[in-house]
Amino acid sequence: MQTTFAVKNYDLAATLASGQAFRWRSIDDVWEGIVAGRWVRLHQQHDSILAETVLAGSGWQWLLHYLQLDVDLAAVLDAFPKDAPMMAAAEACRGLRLLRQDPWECLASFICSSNKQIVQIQQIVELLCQRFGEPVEVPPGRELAFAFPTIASIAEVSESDLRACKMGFRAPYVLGTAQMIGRGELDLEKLRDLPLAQARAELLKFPGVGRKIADCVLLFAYGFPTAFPVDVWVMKALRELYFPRRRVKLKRLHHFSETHFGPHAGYAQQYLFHYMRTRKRAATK
DNA sequence: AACCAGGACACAA
DNA sequence: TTGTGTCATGGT
Repeated sequence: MQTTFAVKNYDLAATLASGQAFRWRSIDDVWEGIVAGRWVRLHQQHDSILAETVLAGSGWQWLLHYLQLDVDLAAVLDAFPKDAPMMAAAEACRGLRLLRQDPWECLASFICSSNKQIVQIQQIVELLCQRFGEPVEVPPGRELAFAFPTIASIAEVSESDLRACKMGFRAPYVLGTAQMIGRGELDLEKLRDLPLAQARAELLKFPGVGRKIADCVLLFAYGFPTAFPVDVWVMKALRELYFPRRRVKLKRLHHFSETHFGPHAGYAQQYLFHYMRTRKRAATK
């Protein structure tokens, strides 16, 4: 079962590899991943994305939503501040998008992300899925693939089971979070209806979740447009591009992020993040 | 071979 | 409140 989506100003490769989701693998610009429990293969050709999956009859809404194909990117970019750093980032990251992910997968993945490189996060998440995820249907002859583990399936494993997935000191955090949700202490679906600050306060109750990881989940899963995760890269971007040769504290950077980047600050953050990472990579080669 | 990674946390001052 | 050491693992 396959279809084609017309897209404009969409860079699929940059989007899937920009550190928001960790389960995509590519071979020759063909991307394979699991979305909403479904195996998917994506391939971009100019102004279209070819999508292929195995389950018939369930439509494509789940994928449209995940890829956020209805977002008017021109309107988003137009809301960016017209300063030199932001214009440079927008120019360098044409077509970069924000995905809309499942809250639990996003939360658990980013708990595993703390003080880890993206390649290592990918490895941890993959091990987690192979060990505790349900197998999903794949095309004939293809190697097995697994869904992201459910909250309940993680809540009942042991800490050492999780440490076997190479997540180290993050294991009790993932376990504790799954157990809190499993006990009903906190409902991830309820967060959708809350204002940003309240939703963030709820996420901060989970072990291993601080301001940065909370903002990642708020932006990448719940779609709060002004959530602005400040990691080491974004901090570097803000300091170098907006506060050169000044020692600016994180607290002030948060205030700056809330007042300077407008109604789509979260998108601006992703552009700065990707801009810094790709710029450095180009400079060192 | 040191240094660092899409940080969070306990503890000190 | 703000600053510092620690945590587990592996890439660069």
